[in-house]
Amino acid sequence: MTVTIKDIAARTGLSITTVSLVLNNKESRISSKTRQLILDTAEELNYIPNQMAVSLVTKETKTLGLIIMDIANPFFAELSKGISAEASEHGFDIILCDTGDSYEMTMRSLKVLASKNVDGIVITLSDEIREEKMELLADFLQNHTLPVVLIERADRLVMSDCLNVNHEKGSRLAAEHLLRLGHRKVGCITGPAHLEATGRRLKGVMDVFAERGVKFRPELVVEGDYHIESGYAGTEKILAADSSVTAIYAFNDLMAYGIYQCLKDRGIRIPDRMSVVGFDDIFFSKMLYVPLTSVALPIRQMGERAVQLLIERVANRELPRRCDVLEPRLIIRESTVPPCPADPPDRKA
Amino acid sequence: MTVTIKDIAARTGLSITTVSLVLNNKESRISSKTRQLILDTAEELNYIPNQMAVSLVTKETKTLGLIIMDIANPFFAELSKGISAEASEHGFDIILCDTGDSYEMTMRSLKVLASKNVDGIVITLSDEIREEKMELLADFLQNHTLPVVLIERADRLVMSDCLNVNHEKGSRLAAEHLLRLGHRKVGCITGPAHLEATGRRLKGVMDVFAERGVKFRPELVVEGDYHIESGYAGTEKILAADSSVTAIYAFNDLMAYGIYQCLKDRGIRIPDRMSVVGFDDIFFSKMLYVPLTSVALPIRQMGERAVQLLIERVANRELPRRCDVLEPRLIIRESTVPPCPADPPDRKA
DNA sequence: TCTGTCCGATAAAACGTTTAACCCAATCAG
DNA sequence: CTGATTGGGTTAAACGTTTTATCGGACAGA
Repeated sequence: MTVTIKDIAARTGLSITTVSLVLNNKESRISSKTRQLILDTAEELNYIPNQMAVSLVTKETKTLGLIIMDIANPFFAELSKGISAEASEHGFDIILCDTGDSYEMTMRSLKVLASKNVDGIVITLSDEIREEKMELLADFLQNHTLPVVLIERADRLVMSDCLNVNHEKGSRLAAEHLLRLGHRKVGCITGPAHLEATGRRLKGVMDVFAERGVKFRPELVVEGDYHIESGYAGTEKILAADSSVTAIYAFNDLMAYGIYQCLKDRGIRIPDRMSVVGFDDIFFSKMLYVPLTSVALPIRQMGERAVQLLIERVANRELPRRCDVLEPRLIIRESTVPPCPADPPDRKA
Repeated sequence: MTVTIKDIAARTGLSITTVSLVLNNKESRISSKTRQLILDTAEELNYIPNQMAVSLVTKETKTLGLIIMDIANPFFAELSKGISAEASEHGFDIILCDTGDSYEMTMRSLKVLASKNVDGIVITLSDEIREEKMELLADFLQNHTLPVVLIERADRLVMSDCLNVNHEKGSRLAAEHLLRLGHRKVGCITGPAHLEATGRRLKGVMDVFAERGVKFRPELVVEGDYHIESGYAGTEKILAADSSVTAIYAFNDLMAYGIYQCLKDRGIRIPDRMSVVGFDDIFFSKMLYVPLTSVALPIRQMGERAVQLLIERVANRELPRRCDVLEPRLIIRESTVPPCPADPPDRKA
């Protein structure tokens, strides 16, 4: 049936030790004649080593676990791409666990991965996993001493390496761009208030305004939920608060699309009468009828870096804890221009 | 370090056989007292079975391989979601191999998966893999008798189950919709001519025209490459061939976006002056400024069905070869309306 | 001729399970 | 009282590797 190291030994009349030695080319003290003989018959018989057996004795599987909240979400798909590519580069395979954002599924995946003896795990955690749940999760990891890198979540409970994106910096880029263009009345449509990322992004904006001595207007900040509809609704609220706003910064691109729709319905032209900035720079933002200026996260690099951190730790568990932060960049497109003068007559010439 | 079945045996003073029997609850002839004792200590010690060891003897890993061309592509991400969900449902995990469309990587992945003893594999193949390459691949599969289901590719070389989407039917839906609305001059922007899917989609359109006795105009068919730019260029060509065309059907949504841009630049309004139909119904099509009518593929179900087929075959390798076909549906939105009368004066009232 | 080094290769234990075969005592039918 | 049955376990082999000793011989030096 399946050909094993034994078959090769039998076929060549050598011992399985010799065969194993040659196939892993350890121990140089094997005559090149024997060596070639073994290599040839292995080739001929289409020998493929049984990793189960190998792992059983070596204690390493060359497999990494990937616990992801939703593989169909472009953000995570891109992250997975980076992770997969980098892992493959280093000879690791990955077991994909899509948790659909559920805590139970996360724990189940963790057990499965431990059971399958992965060498390490990259985890993205739902925002719902906190307090008691987080504690249980941390216990499990501690218990099984599995190398882990946490994506977009630093936590004192889990003493693992982690990898974050600089949300604050991203917002700073957006805000600085807008101020530099001359905008002073800027609306913000944020993410859900309970998310850490929301707070950090908001801080970025406020800091920039403060540093530049521009008055920040809290009444122009409305909470969104990352869906397109809340971008639409948010725009209406902002306009109701102050119809002379000249720019709106949405905490993700989807909500920026909502802004586009609302402005279209109201006959307010982008970018002439309103500049718009998004966050995430998803694929479609570049092909809107007015290509969107957006803060781009280095998602793929994040995946790659996560695997690098993980593999380093697999190789050396005694490393001190590391917490990397990746920097976003601003992609400037056509949705942002200097504000149109409040009273057109002034510069009519 | 890690706790094994042996530790439990030692702790309880029983044999490892007994422990194994209880933990897998086979053999009912174990006293419930012993049973409980074992279960309790297993719990207490946080015992997690070593799947390597289990698989070594049982010959099954409860793991499926997934060879995918590009996980960052929304189509494949969605497919993976379906696959992952269904697999998880049945207690299987999946090893993800992103081949980046390369033949070499595909073969490498195949070897890795064989080596890791997956129970079966779901494969998507690059269109470049044909003839000699296909033969090598088929040989490998035959050689290792791995259960496989092939996605979107039937091949007499690989005697595996396969799963396809009914491209012809998808095109028929689009064409019928357009004809029913009254369009007679319809342009088509196809995919690359060498792809099977392109031929099948084109056939669907032509058949419908023939059946309804409407003259099909080959000069209104232009070849695209699934990228947005070719949608733009294709539109220009079609308009050059006959400026009185009233509808364009693009073989994917991205090219439809190109149509939108071109028409916008030329001041031709959608849908008043031109109806547009796409294919794929990707996420963003519903949020274009004129939501796009598009043929939707049941991608997630495809993934689910693939896993069902695979698991059935894992359970019974003697099953006859199966080849399922899933049906697309037409999502009608605002980009398609009856054609505007050729000579407005006629019906001016 | 004896001792010590190399060289080339092997024996056997170990990894953590499953499972077929077997064992012992107690119970039961006759 | 005997022989068969049953309840409750255990022994040991097997899965396919890796790896640590170990072995036998050839050859060199004394």
